[in-house]
Amino acid sequence: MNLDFAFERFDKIISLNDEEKGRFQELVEILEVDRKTKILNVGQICRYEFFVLSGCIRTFYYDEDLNEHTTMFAPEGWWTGNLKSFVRETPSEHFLESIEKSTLIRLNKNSLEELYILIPKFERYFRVLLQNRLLATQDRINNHLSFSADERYKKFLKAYPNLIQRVPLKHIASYLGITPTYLSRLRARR
Amino acid sequence: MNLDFAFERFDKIISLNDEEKGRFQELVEILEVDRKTKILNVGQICRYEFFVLSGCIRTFYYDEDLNEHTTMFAPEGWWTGNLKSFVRETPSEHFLESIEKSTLIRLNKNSLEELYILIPKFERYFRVLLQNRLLATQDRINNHLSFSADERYKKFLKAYPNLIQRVPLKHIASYLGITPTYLSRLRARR
DNA sequence: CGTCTATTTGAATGTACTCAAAAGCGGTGG
DNA sequence: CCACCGCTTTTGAGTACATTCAAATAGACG
Repeated sequence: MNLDFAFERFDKIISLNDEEKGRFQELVEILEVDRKTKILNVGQICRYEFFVLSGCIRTFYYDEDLNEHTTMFAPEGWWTGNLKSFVRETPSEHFLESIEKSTLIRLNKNSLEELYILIPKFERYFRVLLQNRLLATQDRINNHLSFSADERYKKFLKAYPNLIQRVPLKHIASYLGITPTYLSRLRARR
Repeated sequence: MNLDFAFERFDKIISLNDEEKGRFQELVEILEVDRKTKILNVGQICRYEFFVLSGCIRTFYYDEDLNEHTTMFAPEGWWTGNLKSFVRETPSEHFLESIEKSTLIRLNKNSLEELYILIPKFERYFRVLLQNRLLATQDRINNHLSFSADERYKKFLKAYPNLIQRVPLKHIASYLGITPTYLSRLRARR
């Protein structure tokens, strides 16, 4: 399996020589999944961080009233997983499921620790990644606090114009924090 | 100024010897501010990360309709600042203001980079810190998606029982994403 | 003590939800 | 390749949660 797509992405933050790329490749596994395949179940401990080479992974959970909420979409080029479960080794409260046929790199905790030791600049890479994730997550909260459902939907369209074709509307609704019913009404209003 | 309180906190993630503590101390500055003092204004670039030795710092912003939203409270033992402005060196969209008379450690970007070089385990320290912040921020989104204002308020009380005495209710309302009016009604309901 | 700010209360309104039913669409098998 | 089944989206009617605006009351600081 060719990891060049991944290395191109990493290269935006840290540059790796061929030896380092080789070491990375030895530490990871490739996973291919069909559409609608769970790669993490609630109650399971998330043993991996996943990099999406192709396809799209959705993270979601059910609240006390069994409403489904979508936490994130991870299309190609994104890392995903369940950070809380992974770092604390506690049972996940979230599902991870492919929306499309997907190809993933997965990296377990031991390999990640080894990676930090072998190639310390990965410590920086993941710190920067976390930083960006945190900024994006903070933005998402601010969107919720500052904007109506209507405005959030428009912003989503602008931010992820390609996802709208790939993801069922009900999942987008559950990401935006509204019901599919209401999203449908919003879309009808123009 | 005695930084032992800070070192105790750092010690939960990385252990520092006296030499390392000395180096840290040389790289940082101490800042004392009265209550209701702005330590960062909108439009300013946030040049520092702040560690709260005592007191409490509130981060907030105004949306397009000039509604005020509280992003975070940082009581003693917390790091605060404006990550986005700090890492990208862009004008802040948020204010940072002391709620009480506060004592802060501040660390600028150059010193932080130097810290990473002098004491590389700080790279790990801040990675872990970012990780925890990210988890907390994700939790906050989930709270918004899963729970009513009433439930969010109760959870806030449990999570930060001491803040309720120290912080005006309108700020708590703006943190919970509701109006002070509505928070007042919720509180009256029992 | 007086002033300024924070909180409470009332009445009307709006945003988003629930439940139910109909319509649309897509994948699978015959 | 078409027809059917099941899932997704739309539409309608009634409702709940939370807001706005205004005014009254309470609290805190100088």
